[in-house]
Amino acid sequence: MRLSETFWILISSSTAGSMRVTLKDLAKKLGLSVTTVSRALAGYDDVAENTRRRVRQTAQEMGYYPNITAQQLRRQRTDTLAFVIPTHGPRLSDPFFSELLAGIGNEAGRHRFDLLVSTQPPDSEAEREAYRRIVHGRRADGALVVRTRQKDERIRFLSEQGFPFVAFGRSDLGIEFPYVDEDSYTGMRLLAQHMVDLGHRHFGFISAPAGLLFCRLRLDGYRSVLQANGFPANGGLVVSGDLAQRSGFRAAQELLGRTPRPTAIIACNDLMALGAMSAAQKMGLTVGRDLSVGGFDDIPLAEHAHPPLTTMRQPIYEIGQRITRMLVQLIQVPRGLSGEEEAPAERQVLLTPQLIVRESSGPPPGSA
Amino acid sequence: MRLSETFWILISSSTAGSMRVTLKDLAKKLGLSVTTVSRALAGYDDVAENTRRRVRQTAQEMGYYPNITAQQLRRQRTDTLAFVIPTHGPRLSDPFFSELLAGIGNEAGRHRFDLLVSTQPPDSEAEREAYRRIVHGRRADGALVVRTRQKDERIRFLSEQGFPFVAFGRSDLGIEFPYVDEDSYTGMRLLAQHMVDLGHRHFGFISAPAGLLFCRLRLDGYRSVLQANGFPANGGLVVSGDLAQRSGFRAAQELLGRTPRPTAIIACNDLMALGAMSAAQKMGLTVGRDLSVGGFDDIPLAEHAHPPLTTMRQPIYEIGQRITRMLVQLIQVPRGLSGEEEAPAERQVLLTPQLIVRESSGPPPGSA
DNA sequence: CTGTTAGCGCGTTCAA
DNA sequence: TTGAACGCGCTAACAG
Repeated sequence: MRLSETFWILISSSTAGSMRVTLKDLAKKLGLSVTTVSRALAGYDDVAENTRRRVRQTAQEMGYYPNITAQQLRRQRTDTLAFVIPTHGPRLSDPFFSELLAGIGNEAGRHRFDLLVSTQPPDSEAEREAYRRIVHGRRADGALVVRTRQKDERIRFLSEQGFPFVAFGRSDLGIEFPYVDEDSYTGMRLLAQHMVDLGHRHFGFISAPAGLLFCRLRLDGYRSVLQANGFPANGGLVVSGDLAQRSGFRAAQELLGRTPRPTAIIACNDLMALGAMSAAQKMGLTVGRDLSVGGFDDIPLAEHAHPPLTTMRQPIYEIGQRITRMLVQLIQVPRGLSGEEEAPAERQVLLTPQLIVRESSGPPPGSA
Repeated sequence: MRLSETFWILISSSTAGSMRVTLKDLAKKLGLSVTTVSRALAGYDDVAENTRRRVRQTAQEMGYYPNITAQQLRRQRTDTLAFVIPTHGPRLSDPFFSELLAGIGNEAGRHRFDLLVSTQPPDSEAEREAYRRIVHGRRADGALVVRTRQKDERIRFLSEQGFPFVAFGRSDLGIEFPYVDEDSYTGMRLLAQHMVDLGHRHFGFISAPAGLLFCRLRLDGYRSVLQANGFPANGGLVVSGDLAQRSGFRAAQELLGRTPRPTAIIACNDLMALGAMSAAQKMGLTVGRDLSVGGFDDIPLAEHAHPPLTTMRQPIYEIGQRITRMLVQLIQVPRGLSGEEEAPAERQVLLTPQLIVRESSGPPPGSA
């Protein structure tokens, strides 16, 4: 007796991980049917109290844990959300995604959903395949789409397939779908107007890939302010970047070489704005005095930059949480009793970013 | 005929996503057995060339895509890697993880592995449950462990269970396991010695949670240099932070209030070093002249900070790729023919970080 | 070359 | 209150 017990322990530890305990094992041990064991563990009330206790006890002892894949197949549901991160170039150094992912990850966990992440270049065949795998391969129950683009094919695809998804960002497809977005246009207007109010007349703008919808909206907002204030079109030089810090650095170098030199530079996102500040400082300019700089997003670094960056606050972490919560609701609606009162699911949310004035912006040099 | 066809189209479009094409559907349509269809699609050579063509043709037409969950259950393999991100507090603003995740995500994709991500507070019950789910629930075939801790229970658990994993960071458990790590001790020695060589005598050090192994090693490296140079123990003030920028800011404020005021501050990571720079600048000090600051990691922001930050370079993206590649090899070894020659899998890699001298460090004020 | 049989591990009928 | 039978969708051993 002693011997065989030891033997079993040896076996179970040396093959740990390959031979797992299944419902069948439990059933055999208990002299019950698999069905009963299953129901006992699931907490059905048509199982004798005593039986349930025995089953749970043994399950604990034998270290039973349900095979999730089998549950998924049987339930026809994965309890998983998919998040395909669009990564330009080989790496994603954008703190924006850190924030977002944290929000998404924490919220998904709260609702007991797993999160499947993949990183793919935007508009690539690999990205399309990733979505096919998710939708057709039923790899997840819903998807999160971020950084929406012009004529966004991801959104078209998911809509056509009737696959649950929520986007961070709107689109221009004429399709109705659930999203959360900040009002980039209005936000950028506020920022640009702030610079105008300070007395600036010569502007530089650091834009980003035209396909990104929020970039176009921000550029539009910027232009509309210049126009409304009667500045000539070339009163606003526009140089394109790729959202990374380095490109902001380069763009600013270019802008600051123009004549007349801009006294204010606005960038499409904080990262490029920080790059622009470096470029200016390298040229010996004091940011906030010789040159004003404005960004967009209010990433954590903005507050601690030197000088602290004037920017439009966008609650990225909260947006991550929110789109996740919306997606979970969307998925769970069909599961709920249709007769019940559900919290009315919000479908389209537009947030107005808040202007955060810090020391990187001030009156232009030579003004009263 | 026409009618019923239209009917079918309506059905299929309105229920798109819920009624998917299965092997059975294909088999019925083709008048073949499910087995044959399966093998034709898998490219087995015991299927008539003609049959294979017909099957593939029809699969294409009907939009067949295999149900991945079913494949997983059948093959007893998920082709998925799990990555539990340790997140202190409500958010993870550390660009470190962006870099790492990009490396992991891209490499996993290259090997056709999916990536399951979850965010959990370190050492929490939720984190333990996440690992149980992965291992016992067979949610993935392997796991990536980062930010190793003292007596790391994750590593103990995975080892005991015989579950494939690779860590970024070593441990102190006396367990042999595969990892990639940078030599924090030596790296910090190089950085501290750099400051000593510049002529600094009064140091401040911004540390981090004691449980993080790399922090302890860095602190040890720092202390060993002070000692080797015959500085008194209190010649190196140590204040603790939490790796975030803000805590570096606060820690520096505290350090700079001491007498004698340190002329050099070294932080455990770049983010806190950047925070320290802000604090110094806010006090009117010029970093690089009045105060030298050094960091660790060389995140992209370090190069573009103002002034650019002296730091130890750690190829985070590449480390992400590397641990992923090692994990994939580990998982696939049992699958390979044991007679074949395999590339000898590397198990323990120790990288030496490289000193990157930038303008945030210079001779102490008042020196020749 | 193709089909039959047999599961992977679980949950959900329906009878007993 | 319990168990037998069935199937989720797929793959693999074995016949024919």
